[in-house]
Amino acid sequence: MRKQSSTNLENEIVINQGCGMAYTLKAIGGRWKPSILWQLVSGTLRYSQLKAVLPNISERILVLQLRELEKDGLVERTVYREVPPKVEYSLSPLGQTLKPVLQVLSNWGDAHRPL
Amino acid sequence: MRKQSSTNLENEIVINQGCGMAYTLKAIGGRWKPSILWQLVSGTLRYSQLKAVLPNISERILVLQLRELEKDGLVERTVYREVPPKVEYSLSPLGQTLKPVLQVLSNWGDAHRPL
DNA sequence: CGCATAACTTACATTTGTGTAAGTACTTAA
DNA sequence: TTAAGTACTTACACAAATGTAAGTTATGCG
Repeated sequence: MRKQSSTNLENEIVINQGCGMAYTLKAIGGRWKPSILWQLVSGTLRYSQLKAVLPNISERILVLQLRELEKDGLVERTVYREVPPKVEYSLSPLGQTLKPVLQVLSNWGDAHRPL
Repeated sequence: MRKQSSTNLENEIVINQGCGMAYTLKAIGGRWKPSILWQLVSGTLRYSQLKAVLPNISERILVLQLRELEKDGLVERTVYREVPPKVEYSLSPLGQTLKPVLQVLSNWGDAHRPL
């Protein structure tokens, strides 16, 4: 859990309020969110499928990241009340608007990273 | 200093090698890099000027971030051998190619963040 | 000499992010 | 009655990022 107050947190809040770019980067950045979003751009995936295409992610982190993406309104979580359970993740309409953004980031990286 | 080996580090390396988007986000993301780059898009700034326009950043972090941006080839550091010393920071040619990328990120954030 | 200035360094502390391993809930099928 | 499958939780440990405060270097000026 995060601390309720710290210089670190206050700086983050001030920056994100004042700068759209920082807000965007917070929403889609981090170790695993780019990979998760990239997978979901291609279409809906079940929890177990996400786990399978991201073999090195731990379940704990996968769930944490999905929850944050959901909280920010980028990803939708659909539960099917079946046995065994089935949960699907997909980009929300807002998440869909990220597609060109992700494409720009991907293009720049592929064009300019070493090798 | 970073550890020489850890699951965390290995995951980062694998992801960045395989995904241009992750590489880009690593290069421009974090708490302060977006703000630093945003300032430099408008033109060259001295160290003391950067410190002034980013009032909450600590000197230690400012220097660390500038060094990383320099290492990734996005920012150029020019030293004037004067007394008192003068050091200017500006976007490199590679850094200039980031301008449209940063603009896209900024636009999306301004359009979609709450409030 | 002693102070001022700019641009850093250094040592240390704190906060945040990520990883490991094991356990849970639910229901159907054997 | 027990095992199997899916989607998680929980408790804990470790790694990385960020922040604080003080010190350093070099030189010209009074």
